[in-house]
Amino acid sequence: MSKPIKPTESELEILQVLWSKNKATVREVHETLSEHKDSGYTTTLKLMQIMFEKGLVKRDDSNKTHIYQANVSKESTQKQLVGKMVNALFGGSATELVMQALGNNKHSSAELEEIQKLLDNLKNK
Amino acid sequence: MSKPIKPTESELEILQVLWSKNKATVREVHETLSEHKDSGYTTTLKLMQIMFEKGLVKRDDSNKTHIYQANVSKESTQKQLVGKMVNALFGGSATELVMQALGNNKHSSAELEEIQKLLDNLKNK
DNA sequence: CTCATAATACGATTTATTTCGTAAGCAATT
DNA sequence: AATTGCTTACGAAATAAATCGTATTATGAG
Repeated sequence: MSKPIKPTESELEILQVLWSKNKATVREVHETLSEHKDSGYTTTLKLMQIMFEKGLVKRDDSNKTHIYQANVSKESTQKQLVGKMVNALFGGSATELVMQALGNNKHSSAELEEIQKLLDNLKNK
Repeated sequence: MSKPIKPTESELEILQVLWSKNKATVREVHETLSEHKDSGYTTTLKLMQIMFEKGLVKRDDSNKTHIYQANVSKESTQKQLVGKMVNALFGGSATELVMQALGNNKHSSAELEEIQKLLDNLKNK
């Protein structure tokens, strides 16, 4: 079985940035985060150092300014956390989660089509 | 707008029990939780007292043994937290979450049918 | 009434998470 | 060489969460 990935709230925010940028410096991550929250630069730095120790990110420190990169995939993290949520909130029923998420509008008809396709696919298994 | 419900991990476990039983004593909640985790009775008690102060649960303390009940609905809590997860992990796309959850097998054909129905319904809107 | 049992209250400790201040290094500029 | 401006390292404080121990009180059995 794979190692349990358990990023905290703040670590998740940082991972988000790394996933979207692929590689980034602390400064870049911090700038991005600053748009939404306001904590100091060293806070972001410290968090990323801790994440490095935990193995959540890797980094190239051959230059003075280190370059960070996520070391856990977005997909496995999503899978992990969605699973946890299904257990914690939907009594283990992924179906219930799907229903809830579907019910929350915000889906274009193109998206609904896409879901439909996946669904058909599953039904013919 | 509605108040931001933000139960912690442990509080969520307790809410789960309360939602399923409707009403319950600390003892009952604790017994149920004990099946999965092992912390002391007073820990559960303390948590429920804190939840009471926060307004997450209500209680009838007219008798020595207090009767607790959730004071936030399962639905609104789910909505709240799923929304948060969609933002934190799926860049705001609820559709992506649905796809991820669907991909994770664990759905009976009856469940798939149910989802299908909901989907058709949404498409005809 | 007295004792045992089970419940609540509550302070305190432990552990996890977030935040920041300060020191020290390096590089470009003056 | 000194100054300035970033950068990392790192300890430590602040905050939040979970856990537990002990005191107290109510209630029913004897």
